[in-house]
Amino acid sequence: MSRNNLKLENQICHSLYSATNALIRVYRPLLEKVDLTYPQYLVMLALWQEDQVMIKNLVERTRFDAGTLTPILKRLQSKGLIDLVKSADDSRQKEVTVTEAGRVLAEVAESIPDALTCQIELTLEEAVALKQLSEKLYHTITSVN
Amino acid sequence: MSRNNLKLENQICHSLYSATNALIRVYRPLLEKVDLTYPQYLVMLALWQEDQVMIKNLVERTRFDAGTLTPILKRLQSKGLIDLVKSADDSRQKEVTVTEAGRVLAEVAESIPDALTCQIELTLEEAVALKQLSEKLYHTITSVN
DNA sequence: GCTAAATAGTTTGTGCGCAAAATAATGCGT
DNA sequence: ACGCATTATTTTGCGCACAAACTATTTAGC
Repeated sequence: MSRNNLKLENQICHSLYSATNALIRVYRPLLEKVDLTYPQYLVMLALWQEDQVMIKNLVERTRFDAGTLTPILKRLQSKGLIDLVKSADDSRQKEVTVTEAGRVLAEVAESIPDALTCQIELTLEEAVALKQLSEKLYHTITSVN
Repeated sequence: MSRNNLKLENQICHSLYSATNALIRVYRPLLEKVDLTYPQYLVMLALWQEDQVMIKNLVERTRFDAGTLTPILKRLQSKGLIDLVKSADDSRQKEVTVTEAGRVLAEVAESIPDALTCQIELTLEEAVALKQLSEKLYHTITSVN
């Protein structure tokens, strides 16, 4: 059994890894139209749902490392899509707000998910199953603290 | 319907993305013992299965971009785990060979997959399903050429 | 045989991904 | 009030990830 331990094709992570990278490559040309990278898009998705939140809140919802989020937010700010303001209550924190330009971008971005769905040839059931299993994996891993 | 388009929790890719990153974070401390990053480990897995292959062959099997692979191979070479030799037949190509040290490392690495399995709390069926769905996604995406 | 196209691999530049250390502000115990 | 642990965010450093441009070599067409 141990003989198969080191076989590449037995690696779940390799499949997940290459599928994720491939999927992001599909997003790239679609996201070019709104001049966003996939991580930047994820942050904007989170903010379009709820903004005027602290960075800490975005760390939770986007699941990005804080050290990863800081430069992403800076780029979104320099593109004029968000504002970053020090909190009055607790000046360690910063409040993130979507600008008018950022809100307008949401309308353009509306078409992206459908455009993507057309390109990945999974049935709805497969897509749901893949998402649920990924979620379960994520949660079992991150709750082992 | 279109109202839900931009909801973060409807993004399969976000689930895949964060699950993959979380899984690689679990690998990190295990791989530290063999002084490899996860991508380096993937390349070594491929080579332990079959070496004396051209870089082109590794691009296919590991699914890495050639531009990503070049620096990874350089690092593995500088660690003394592989040799890179220009092919006699076709001097555009380079043959990759595992060194004695690289072969010894495989024995140490033997225990990693089991150590990992203990930390991800998925049933075997779930793991298999997740892998198969990821593979299907990868193949449908990459065959659309 | 010579040129043009194809192929194998490298380089360059930008943007993550993340551990670890640093910075800065708040809260807590006494 | 005072020091000390805690919390929020940033910085640093290294290693991918990948498009695009580049180099070097081989193959094909004619």
